[in-house]
Amino acid sequence: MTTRPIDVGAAVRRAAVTYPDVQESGPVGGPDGRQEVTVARVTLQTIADKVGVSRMTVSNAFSRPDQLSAELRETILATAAELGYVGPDPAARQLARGSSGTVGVLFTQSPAAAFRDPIAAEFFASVAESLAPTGLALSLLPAAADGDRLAARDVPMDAALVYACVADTHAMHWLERRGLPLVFVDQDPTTDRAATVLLDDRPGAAAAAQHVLDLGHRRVALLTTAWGLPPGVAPDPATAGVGHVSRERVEGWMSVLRPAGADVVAVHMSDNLEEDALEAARVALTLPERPTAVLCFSDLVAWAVVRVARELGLSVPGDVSVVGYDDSALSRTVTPTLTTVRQDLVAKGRATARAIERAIAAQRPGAPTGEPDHVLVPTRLVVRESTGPAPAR
Amino acid sequence: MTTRPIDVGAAVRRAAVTYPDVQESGPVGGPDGRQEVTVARVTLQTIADKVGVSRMTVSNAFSRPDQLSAELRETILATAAELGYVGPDPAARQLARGSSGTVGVLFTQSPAAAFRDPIAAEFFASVAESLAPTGLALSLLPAAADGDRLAARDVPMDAALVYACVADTHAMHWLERRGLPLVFVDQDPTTDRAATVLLDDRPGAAAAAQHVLDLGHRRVALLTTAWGLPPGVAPDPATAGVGHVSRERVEGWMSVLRPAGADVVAVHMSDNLEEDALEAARVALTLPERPTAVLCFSDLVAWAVVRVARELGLSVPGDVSVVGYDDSALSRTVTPTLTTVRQDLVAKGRATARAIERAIAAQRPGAPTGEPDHVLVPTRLVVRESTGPAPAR
DNA sequence: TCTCCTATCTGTACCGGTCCAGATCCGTGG
DNA sequence: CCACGGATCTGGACCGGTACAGATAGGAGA
Repeated sequence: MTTRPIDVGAAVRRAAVTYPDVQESGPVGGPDGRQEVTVARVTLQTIADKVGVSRMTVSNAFSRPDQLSAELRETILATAAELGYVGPDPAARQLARGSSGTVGVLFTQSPAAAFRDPIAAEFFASVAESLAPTGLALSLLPAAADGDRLAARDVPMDAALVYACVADTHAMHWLERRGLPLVFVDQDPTTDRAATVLLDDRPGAAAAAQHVLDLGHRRVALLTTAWGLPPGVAPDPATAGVGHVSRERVEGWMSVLRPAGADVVAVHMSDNLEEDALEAARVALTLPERPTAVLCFSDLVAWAVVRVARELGLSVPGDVSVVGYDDSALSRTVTPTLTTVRQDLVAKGRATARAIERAIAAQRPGAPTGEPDHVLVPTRLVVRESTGPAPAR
Repeated sequence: MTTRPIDVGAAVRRAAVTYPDVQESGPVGGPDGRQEVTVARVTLQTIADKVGVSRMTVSNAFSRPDQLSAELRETILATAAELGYVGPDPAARQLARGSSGTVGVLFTQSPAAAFRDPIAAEFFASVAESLAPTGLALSLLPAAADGDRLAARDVPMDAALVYACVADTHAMHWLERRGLPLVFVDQDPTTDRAATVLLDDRPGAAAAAQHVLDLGHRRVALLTTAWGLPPGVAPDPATAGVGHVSRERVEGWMSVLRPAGADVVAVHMSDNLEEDALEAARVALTLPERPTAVLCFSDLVAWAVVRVARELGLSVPGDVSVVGYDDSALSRTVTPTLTTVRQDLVAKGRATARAIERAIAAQRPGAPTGEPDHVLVPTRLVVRESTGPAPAR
């Protein structure tokens, strides 16, 4: 973790807004709760005119209470409530203040995947949790739209989080062009002024590979994602990974397997989805020389391997050892429980939130121009039931 | 589903923005890619001056290409690229246009829970998916903040989705006061001008109850959530539900159990969490007269009951039948697989997205003021392995 | 040749705030 | 009695666009 403590509080305080307690402000719509049909919009000026002060003073009544006397403030707030004024317009304030209180989130595989992929979901949960105290909202940006609206270009934000995206996207390019502070997670940054949060995948993958070697396995299959590529055996195990994460994991595995002279075969699958995984598992387990250990890109894939093994009458770990990745909930609920490489998603989310806060702080004029954060999140092997000694030949 | 087709496309087209393809626009920062330290900001006016046209024409070059000749537009775009102008400022545009392209999401149990609770996650995934084509971004609003920033009050949005929230919250009040179009999901609306998407829980729960009755069970436990209340046996099964969803389910169960004269006991748990569920399950299964069937608020709870039953040496469904709720992934992955009440989360998400689109459309000036949507999402019983005939006494 | 229409631009008036540099007024210390 | 500092309040400029009602000019139709 390379993060240093940072006083976000100061930024927040600066933007401080003190409103009267909402409960006391009376009903919506008018003095006696009638649902008035919006007549000419109520603005600061409306209230200023009614009270007989300048517009600025009304603004201060809401945004900088220390700038005017308590009584006058009371009068202004009362009049505002009376006129049904709900407080400074967020859009106008954004423009004037130059800050939006929003962090964009780009995730190429559609924002929906951020909820459906358990690993992504847990990560974002942690980010959301860590960011909540700052009051920043997380804005999930659809990467593309049928219409002409493009969120990455059109939504105001103070910074953006880019998670496991295809880099060469319109949305990505726009985020860059806008000059927003960016934090790349699980992905190579496309610009050097961006912060990064990366998983320390190689040692984790290496540990997994060492584990099966220690158990006596010599014929090992790698199940890797090759986003979009057709499933099948990869020509060269050493370069079978496609995409940052996949590549790192393959390199970690190979860093141990190659020197040990293990017999390695890599099987591609198109996406980290159940269907793809089952298909790839079938390919791997029906190879002429069946591997006795399978190292998988994810727990989801590992579970698919377990099920296919069963289908084929193979026992896990009796005939085949299986290692997952991520240590998702799945790895603990299925039978057998999965040996896997754990990544601390909570720490990763927290580190990301910090990186975002710091990136925003650094953006502010007059801020010391430090280097952007580069965080490496540790991984470690967790041995459970799905791995065992290689079967005697 | 009460939704009617709606032409969101029209709205999007109206707000159409046609930019030159980002790939062609040259590098960021300046004509030759240098990372220029922001000199006086480049605005429409800068370009207008340089090209020698009015600012409005430059605006049109970006936002309404049909309003000027192709050549002039080319010139303008070229000059813009040269000056490093990245396109109209989103915040300014928002203010001028009066629309933000963002939908707020309020979820009292912290935005993190939107990712962690599998049911919520799947629901939001579906909402995000259905909303993606419109280009609207989903903004997750932290309900409270330590600082003075309050997203529900300060983030510009075109509408807000309120999901299973505690109604009496500052955040909620602000959404109302702002007069935003609101869509309430799984929750009683607090205002009559809001749309609602509710689960048709009673028939589903009733079916679950009927199912165990049909299997001969006469002593039935209900495991309900009573947000925040201490765990334990509820004084009156009929009113054991706390919160909209919980209440509906209890009423559904009771609508069948009461007339049948079943012996019903309700056990409260504080929250829909694993720990609470295990505790409640222990209470239920160690009652002096042990129930032979347990109807649960969720699959998570049902699974907890299954595990506690095992701990106590009881077989499921031999000694105890267990019925879950929601038909989450869990209900299919655990052993035994769970009998449960299915809710179609994808349909629910889709209906919500529609309701949001329609609410936004209705908001636009001149739109026909129709009634807000009120959608009821169907439920149905799915019988699996966790229920069986009542044990002979 | 004259009129009218359409395609292109331009000007002005907002959109609804915030920032910052004064201007006032008042009590206080010298 | 007067300069001075702090607490209040005000004015104008600015944030960066968009909407809409003209103004202008070139070409079609009569």
